Amino acid sequence: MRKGELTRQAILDVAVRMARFNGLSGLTIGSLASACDMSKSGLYAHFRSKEALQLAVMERNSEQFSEEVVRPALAKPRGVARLQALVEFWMQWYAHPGGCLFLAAGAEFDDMTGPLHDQMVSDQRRLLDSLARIAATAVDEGELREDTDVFQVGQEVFGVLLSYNWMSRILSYPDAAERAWTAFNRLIESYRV
Amino acid sequence: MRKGELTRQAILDVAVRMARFNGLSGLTIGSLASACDMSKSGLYAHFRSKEALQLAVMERNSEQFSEEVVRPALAKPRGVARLQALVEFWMQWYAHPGGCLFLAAGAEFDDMTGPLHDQMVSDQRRLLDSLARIAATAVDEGELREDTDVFQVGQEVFGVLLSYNWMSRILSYPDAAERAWTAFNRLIESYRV
DNA sequence: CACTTGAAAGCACGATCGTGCTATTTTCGG
DNA sequence: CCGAAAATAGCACGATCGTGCTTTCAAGTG
Repeated sequence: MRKGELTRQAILDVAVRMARFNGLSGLTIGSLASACDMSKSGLYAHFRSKEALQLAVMERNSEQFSEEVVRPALAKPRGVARLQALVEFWMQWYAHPGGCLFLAAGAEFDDMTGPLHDQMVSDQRRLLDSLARIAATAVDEGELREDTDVFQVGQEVFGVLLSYNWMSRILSYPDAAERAWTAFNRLIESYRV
Repeated sequence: MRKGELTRQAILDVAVRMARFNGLSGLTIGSLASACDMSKSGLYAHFRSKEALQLAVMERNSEQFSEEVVRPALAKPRGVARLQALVEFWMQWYAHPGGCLFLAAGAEFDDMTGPLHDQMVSDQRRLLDSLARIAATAVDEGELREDTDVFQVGQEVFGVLLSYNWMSRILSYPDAAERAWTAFNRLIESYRV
């Protein structure tokens, strides 16, 4: 039926927003239900376990990341411009109220086993692959050196992003963004042809 | 009395180890009590609220960081060698079973208010200050350029560390450490006189 | 419009959470 | 070694957790 899928998506949107604040473990069915103006059991029926709900939330979060970060970056011309756009949208992504759900999930499930851990890892791998793939277009376009290790670039750019997130979100350093761009530019320069 | 303080410390050591896995919110008094072979109320009497317990755990964690990371680095000669040692010990710190409690706490309390948030932020600030201060010794020794912004260095080095932690702990990339050192060395070279 | 099917609510369950109060045991100073 | 004080255990409380079962209400189909 159609109505069910509709409210299911509405629930997931609320759930993603809530999970950004307290993580996927902190996401509770009771509080989610009241945030959706539903009964616990009414909401619960859409997902038949908490784990299934959490998996659906992670999936929805990944979709939003693709829509808000990856896709807009792919609209830019291949090369350093695209990589820079990716970083820019990624930094905006980190500014979501409550922060980044990927980072929260990573901290929560790093040492666990099970579907949630596996899903988190594969999501995270996709993110890093996107990064490396876009860096590779800069090599293809002749902007970065031929022998560039794009995974090395990926790890370093990701470091710039993580550090920016930490400095701005937790430490509230006002020049975190400026310093992140300084770091990014130096990084790119050192790989330029 | 003396016995009380002794078991209190023993409890905190267990608590720190447990909190690395499930965070400070995931740390529960019941499970901690049974891990210490104590009754819930017996343990609870040492800290008179869960928040006080969590604060004590954070404090104990900071002490351990100083002992295992900062102090050993300070034993090295001032300059790049000391900075490099700091990074090395810091990377070993991340290898603790369950991961880094600072990072977990940061993800948990970033958007909260209250003593736990404040304690977490000030702990984190001290970490970054240590980093910048040690980088400053490299400037003093004439190894890095006079006009070096040591907080910029701090943010970038911290990025290398965070990225390493993510790649090795969550993504299990085997060459994460090697890439981290590559990044660190390029970073330092770009600041050398 | 009836009928079937799905969506939502109501209610109850066992478990566990943090937190008090009251005993009981252990420690330690005189 | 004895009495005071501290450390620990026992027990109970209200609240909330995830999860089922049953019933009511709405939606879509013939």
